Amino acid sequence: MKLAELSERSGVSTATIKYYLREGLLQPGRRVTATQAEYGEEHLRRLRLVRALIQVGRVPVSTTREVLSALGDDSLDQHSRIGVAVEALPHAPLPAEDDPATEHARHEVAKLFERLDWDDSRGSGPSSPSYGTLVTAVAALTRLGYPCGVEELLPYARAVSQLSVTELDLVARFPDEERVEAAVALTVLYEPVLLSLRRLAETDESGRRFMNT
Amino acid sequence: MKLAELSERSGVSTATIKYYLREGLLQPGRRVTATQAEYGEEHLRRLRLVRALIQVGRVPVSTTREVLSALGDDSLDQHSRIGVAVEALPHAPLPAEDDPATEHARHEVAKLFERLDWDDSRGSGPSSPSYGTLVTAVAALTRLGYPCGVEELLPYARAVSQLSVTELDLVARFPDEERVEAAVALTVLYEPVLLSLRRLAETDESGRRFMNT
DNA sequence: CATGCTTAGATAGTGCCACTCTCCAAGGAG
DNA sequence: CTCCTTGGAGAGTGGCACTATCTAAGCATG
Repeated sequence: MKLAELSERSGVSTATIKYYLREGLLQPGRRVTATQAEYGEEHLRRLRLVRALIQVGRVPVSTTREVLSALGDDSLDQHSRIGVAVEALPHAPLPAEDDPATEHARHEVAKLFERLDWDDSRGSGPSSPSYGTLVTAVAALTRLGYPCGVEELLPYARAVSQLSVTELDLVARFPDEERVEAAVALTVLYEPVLLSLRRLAETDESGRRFMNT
Repeated sequence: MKLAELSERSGVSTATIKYYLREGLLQPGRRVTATQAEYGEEHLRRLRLVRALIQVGRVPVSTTREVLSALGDDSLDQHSRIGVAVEALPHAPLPAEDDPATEHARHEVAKLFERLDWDDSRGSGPSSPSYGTLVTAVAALTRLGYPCGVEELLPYARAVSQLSVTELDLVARFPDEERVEAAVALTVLYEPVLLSLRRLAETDESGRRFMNT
């Protein structure tokens, strides 16, 4: 398959594919002559993954490269590869220190972890970027006067815990070589699914309550 | 309160506050002299909201202006104001037409709506941006060969439905003038909460299963 | 009341990002 | 043989969120 056909079948312009090649998001094709290269199905698949991460998952190009390189890092076990890839994803800014709202947020999040029995040693401790994002968001809500303590967080946490069990069941069904990619793809690409479903559910519920008021 | 003090108390640089004033995200202060203006507590509150939407909620500046203007649009009822604000938020690109994966995604999402008994007339129909985002994301997952039909979507939808009931209970407790702002702030600022909790839950679950494999 | 710091407001500039354009030399097709 | 296409590389583009600079006008202090 030539560049032009890869572009055709993926719906990505040749200029953009060349850009991804330069950025190292795609392996170069097998060079046939000085001015021609051959691409295979695996290039198409990788390109679709890259596009989905960037366009649907809103992952920046440079981050996508890091995520992809974690997928193939044979020196790590599967859990660590997933962890490295997820840590590379974009996160909210780190919590502001010396701030009473942040103080309060940290406290509530710590209580939440205790109640859920989540284990810091598996990579979800206070130093992980997701933990930081959570504290930042809770602090922002607190500063604005919206309630956001353990009691409010618990239902969210219980819901996502349940969902993640189902999701990892699905991941576990993939063979070893595909498992890490599946975990990362599902993590990233189910995010817009979850958010859009939430917005739709809220719109529906808001209509039930506040239409014509 | 002078600009300098507003900056001090909000942690936002004076240059950035001036930028937000220019962009119409903040009302100008009460002009005291030709070179001085006075800001009040409501400016501080609004600034904190703007900052939270932009930094924590990742809402672009120009979008933030649209969202804020919907909050104060007295010609609409509460449900519509919330709807307009949420529609202004960033969404994934519209689904690609003439694509089998999109076709399939549309079909599955339609089945989902049927099962949930969500009502298109309340603003969550196929023409809403969130609906488009959902279809785009499901299509991307489908193209990559990950299962994403009604059966997979239902648990997510049921979970967010439940959460949105709790959330709207909270919103309903606010007085009329604050209700729309509360709804929008909670919609946007709970998104990072939900996503970071999900990533933490998945990390925890992945550790239980795949550590040292 | 002179001197120097601060302020509001406007204009232009910066750095980053995700492409996109232009060009070139080498192939291949009719 | 001629013309079109290809892969590769560098420069250019447009958008975004600030940030820096400048100016004229106050205020504050000795």
